[in-house]
Amino acid sequence: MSRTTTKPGAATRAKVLAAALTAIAEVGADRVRVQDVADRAGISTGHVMYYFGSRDRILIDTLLLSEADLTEQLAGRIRRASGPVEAIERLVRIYLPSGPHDVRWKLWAQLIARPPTDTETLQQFATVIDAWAESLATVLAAGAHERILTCEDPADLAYRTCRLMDGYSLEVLLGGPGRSRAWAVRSVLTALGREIGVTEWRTGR
Amino acid sequence: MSRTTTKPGAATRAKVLAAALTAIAEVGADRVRVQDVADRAGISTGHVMYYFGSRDRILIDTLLLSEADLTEQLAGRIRRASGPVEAIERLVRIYLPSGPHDVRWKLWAQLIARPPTDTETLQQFATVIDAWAESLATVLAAGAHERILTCEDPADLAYRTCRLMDGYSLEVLLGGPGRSRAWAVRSVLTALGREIGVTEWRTGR
Amino acid sequence: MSRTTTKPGAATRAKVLAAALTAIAEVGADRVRVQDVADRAGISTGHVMYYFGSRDRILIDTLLLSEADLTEQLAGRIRRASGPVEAIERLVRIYLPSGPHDVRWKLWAQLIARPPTDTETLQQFATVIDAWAESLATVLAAGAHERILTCEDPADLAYRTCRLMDGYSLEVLLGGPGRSRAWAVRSVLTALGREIGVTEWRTGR
Amino acid sequence: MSRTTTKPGAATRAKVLAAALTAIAEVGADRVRVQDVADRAGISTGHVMYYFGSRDRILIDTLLLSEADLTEQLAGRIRRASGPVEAIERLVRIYLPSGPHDVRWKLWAQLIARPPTDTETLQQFATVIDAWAESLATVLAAGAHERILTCEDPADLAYRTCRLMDGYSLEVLLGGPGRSRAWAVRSVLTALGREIGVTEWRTGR
DNA sequence: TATGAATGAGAGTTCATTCAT
DNA sequence: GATGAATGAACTCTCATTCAT
Repeated sequence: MSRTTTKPGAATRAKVLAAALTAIAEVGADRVRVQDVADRAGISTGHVMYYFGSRDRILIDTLLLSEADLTEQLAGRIRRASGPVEAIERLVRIYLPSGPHDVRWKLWAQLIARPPTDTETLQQFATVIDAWAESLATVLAAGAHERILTCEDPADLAYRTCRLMDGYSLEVLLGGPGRSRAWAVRSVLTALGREIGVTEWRTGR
Repeated sequence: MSRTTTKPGAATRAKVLAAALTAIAEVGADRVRVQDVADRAGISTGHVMYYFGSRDRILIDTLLLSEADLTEQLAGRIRRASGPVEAIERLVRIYLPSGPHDVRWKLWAQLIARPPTDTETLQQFATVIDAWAESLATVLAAGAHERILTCEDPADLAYRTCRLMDGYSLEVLLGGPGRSRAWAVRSVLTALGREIGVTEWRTGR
Repeated sequence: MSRTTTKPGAATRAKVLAAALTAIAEVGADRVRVQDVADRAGISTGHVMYYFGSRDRILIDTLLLSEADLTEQLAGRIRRASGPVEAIERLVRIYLPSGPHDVRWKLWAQLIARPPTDTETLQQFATVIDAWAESLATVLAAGAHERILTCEDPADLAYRTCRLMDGYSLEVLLGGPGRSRAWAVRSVLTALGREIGVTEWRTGR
Repeated sequence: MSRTTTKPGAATRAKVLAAALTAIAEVGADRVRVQDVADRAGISTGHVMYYFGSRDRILIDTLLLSEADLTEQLAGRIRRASGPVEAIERLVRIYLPSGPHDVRWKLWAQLIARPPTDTETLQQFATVIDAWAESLATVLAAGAHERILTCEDPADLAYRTCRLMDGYSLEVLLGGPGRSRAWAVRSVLTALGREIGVTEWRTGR
């Protein structure tokens, strides 16, 4: 029953971010021009700049939006999972890039190649990164508590697993021979499974 | 027994690559212009292009050179290590970025952000990536053989460890709060140590 | 005895002009943006435009204000001068730019570089320009009348002297080597002094 | 018999400067775009920038060229003058703007509105400015020597006269009512004539 | 009056790349 | 091999100005 008072302009902002997401998917995070975003948002580049101040800021905010969306998705999918094991698998599948052109990962690649320098943004990134580990830690802990899996230090394992997924993600992004998403998913699940004593993973997409 | 006759121009090529390395260190892999490289090599941009064909190719070849140099260094350092454990640690320390501005890693970041599309280059990358894993696998196997450490599948562990290091490297590159090289080194060694039953690492730089 | 009822909005107009003066002093007449003025006036750019219609008009009106202020100052200073000679010197000192960044002169430079086309504004400028000559003519005439100086045609000499000061002012604005305000003051006073038979000028700032 | 070896590219440079002169005449010094210059030179804007580095530099170099051209013209015209008095008049006529849109003066106005900051350029400007005074001083001295006119300190009078002409030029540029070129010429010649005892000036254009 | 969202044209500058010499 | 003139496309960012509210 709460009244959500959104700032005026928030709608336009959201529209621009959505447009950015589309534009990046179509043009590529490295290639995308402010014009591409403006075109898709149906406004002028000047107006886009009015809202975001710089092209880089568009990329950053788009990534943060993308992450926020995924976090929400993640919550839902974990909730609907039949149990911790499936939840873990789902998280892994959501985390890893859908392929060499995964938008979210392309954005990460872009921002790692030219990282922002302001502490605030870096802090936001750190929060996002840590959030994934915490989500994973939570399901690991749940699984351990239910005796479905073994895990002494969920937080530690979760963090390491995220870093491992990062490493595999790079390979997928780079697009080397044999480095498919399926390979990455399989590799990560196998490695993680060994640590927590789970060998049977539901095969999803 | 005559010395290998290197192609004419190989000297210039080498000079340019060395110049590129310097230029990237000074200007940054994302910012570096062909001009920057040409200046430092003491030749014209036209001539640089004559040798490399494209700016991207300069970055790629510089990375490959950088990797080759490191491989050589690595071999020496492993040879001079007191044993497998020290060898492993040395490899980890060499692999991880020296900091947020590590040239080799900046190049990787650049190339992951805009990956080459030609199979040949991707194959070269894969070879480089695999070489690290193989080096690590070798010392792991040696350690296992000497009963200094436990490791059932050196190749698998080595590969996974490289991916883990990649993940930690991204964090260092991104420069988030607390994500220092030292933190990465410590994290990786701890994780690896737990798997192979090694807790004592020589503290080097 | 009621105070003159000024138009509503006159207060805001005055506030904006004062803000413009500050903004130009800080940012420079060539660089100043409408936003700079709006910020300092504490209102929106839209509102500034509502009052002035165009950026150029802000500059013009600011110049006119600046001139009006100076005219007022001038009157006071001349009145408080010990005599015509001191009065003349004071006028010269007020007229010449305080340095290469003198706001009033920077505005003149700006408007000469891109002169308005409407006759009305040009007429206003002419009035301002003539007013200086008239002020100078008045004190010259007074001095001649008191036999303190010689001047056959005060109006003519005054006008020429103003043009001479303009010429020296340009040099000061341009900031060439040795073209300081002090040099300009000295040069003008010497030249004028020779014509009216005055060699001793009070040394002020 | 000397061999004039012009640098390669000097031809293009000259072509661009000539184009700039035309462009400024047509578009105005304040309005002229790099594109305008490039179009008229028949080359790309990139190439224009390759030669001049910045739009401002184009304006500066065009002014310097314009001044050099005028200096050359001046020399010829003075030489062909029937005597010092005509020479002086010719100089004055050349110096003063041809009207409110005189290219050379528009350039000066532009550069005074946003003066360069590098000492070298300012020094060049000072040299140009002084050269005019010196030319005038020379003819004044010649006239004095021939007893055609009276002038105790030619250098001083020449410099002051140049500043006076600057002042009148501003008025012409500004385009106020009655401030025509003819008025300026007349005013300056009258004032100068009074000082040197010359009342009869040849009436040219 | 007052706002601030929205515009849209502009414009300088950069730079990889090409190519005649 | 080597140069450097020449290209030309790209692209961000700026900013005065407008206008609905």
